[in-house]
Amino acid sequence: MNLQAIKASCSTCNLRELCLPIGLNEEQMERIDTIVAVRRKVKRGALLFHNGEAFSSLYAIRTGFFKTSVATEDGRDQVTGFQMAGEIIGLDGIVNDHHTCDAVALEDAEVCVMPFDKLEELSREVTVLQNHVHKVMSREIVREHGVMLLLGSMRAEERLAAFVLNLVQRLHTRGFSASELVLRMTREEIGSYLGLKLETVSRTFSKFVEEGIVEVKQRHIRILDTDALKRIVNNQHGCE
Amino acid sequence: MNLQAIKASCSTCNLRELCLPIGLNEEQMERIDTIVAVRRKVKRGALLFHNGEAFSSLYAIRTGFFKTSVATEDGRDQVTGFQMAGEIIGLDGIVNDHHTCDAVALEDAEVCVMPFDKLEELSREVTVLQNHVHKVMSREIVREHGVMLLLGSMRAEERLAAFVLNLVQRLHTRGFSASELVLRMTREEIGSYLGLKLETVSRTFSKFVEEGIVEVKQRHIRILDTDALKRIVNNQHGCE
DNA sequence: CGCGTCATTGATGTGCATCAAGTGGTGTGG
DNA sequence: CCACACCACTTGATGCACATCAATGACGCG
Repeated sequence: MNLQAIKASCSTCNLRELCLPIGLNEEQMERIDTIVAVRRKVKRGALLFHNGEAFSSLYAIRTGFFKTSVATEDGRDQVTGFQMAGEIIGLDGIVNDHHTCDAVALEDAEVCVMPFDKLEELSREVTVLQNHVHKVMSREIVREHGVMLLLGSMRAEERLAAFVLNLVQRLHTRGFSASELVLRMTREEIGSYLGLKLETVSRTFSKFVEEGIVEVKQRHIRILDTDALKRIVNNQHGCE
Repeated sequence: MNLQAIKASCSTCNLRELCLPIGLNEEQMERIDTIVAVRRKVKRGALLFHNGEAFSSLYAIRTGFFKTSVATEDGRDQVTGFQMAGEIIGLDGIVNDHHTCDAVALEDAEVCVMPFDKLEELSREVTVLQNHVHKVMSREIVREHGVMLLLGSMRAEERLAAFVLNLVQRLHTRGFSASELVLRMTREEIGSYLGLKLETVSRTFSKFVEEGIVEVKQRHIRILDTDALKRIVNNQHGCE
């Protein structure tokens, strides 16, 4: 069983500025510590939760990298997001008390389990926590608007450029390089997220390399010209 | 100014089972009545709120029909949803205290204005309301997952079939026909939502008509074969 | 070292976009 | 009340971006 319980503590967690509201006093922080009952380790390739599973908790990612995906009856599936440390996962389960997507660890990961009833209970008493929960959900809605824009009206190059910029920006927030990243997902998973086939993803990376915008060595990406990527996203190709 | 204040009352509203939790007692209902301070009328073509506008309230649609859309700097825009009576609009504004999309009335409409700070305050005290707010937001997240699936992996016919089925199902919930509907949006707006050009939407409708699946008279749609539409969505074309 | 997985690259096909012309319904002003 | 203009829609001809099919190459793990 991949469920290893470990005592957790938000107050000493170096990710607290990512997944908690700022400006909590000591008493509030102590109470929040009581929400995160346990941590849970998830091995690479393993499911954190799956479509149809009963919903009970949200998960804050401590380490590791996840993808979430939805599927149709006829076997197609769509990656709906990639999540990294400090991000919250599982919001889809609240409506129907069951999860409606799969969450798979793309590398060995550890999450903080937050029972949702506890979270609701405490956010009735701690105003900043309540507001934080609302913002987390609203942020997810806005993020998905962006993905819809991307899927609905961008071309392959624009999609991939936006994807790389988004990833590197989120990694940068977490103290990593602003110009270098290691992809934790396959070309196929990128393609699924972006509504493209893996060959198209690969070709588009190659095109960026030819143009001197990035270096690609397998899953290692080095951005040589961030502005060029931004211009591509904003549909200002060429040099006029 | 299109802001006409009218005293509102949830307790007597015939939409309350759509936009409020069920099983409220009298006292709770009374308190909820105090949230919805005013109603606001929005003329066809007018904005309820726009991208960049300061966020203060959520809106419950009483009558009418809205679209929401996001835009890029370079002028592309993407319809992110169509909303009808009983649905909540404005959730995108919570994260950054500013709206990140436009909401346009597609027909004369009336909304209940719910100041968000009041809503948070009351949901700290009324548990079922708190949970309801969470479910509304989660539902929106799940809905968008569905749109991502549609945009990322479906073909034109599948997208349009899914769209029509979704619309008619929601209308049916509101007491309208399960097989007939009047589109409140143009082909172009449908196309924007589905990631297609208006010509493709038109051609696809024509194809459905040829196949005897629907009747189309301008914006009047009559579904002749619901199962055929469902088969198209589920990628079971032909007759095998 | 050999096999499986993931990635790259090329050749060809196709679904939808684009461009363009024409139709019908609606509203307006003479 | 009719003529005109405008807009949404339909339909056809053509082009292109990306999918599909297929072969080969590069890691990494047992």
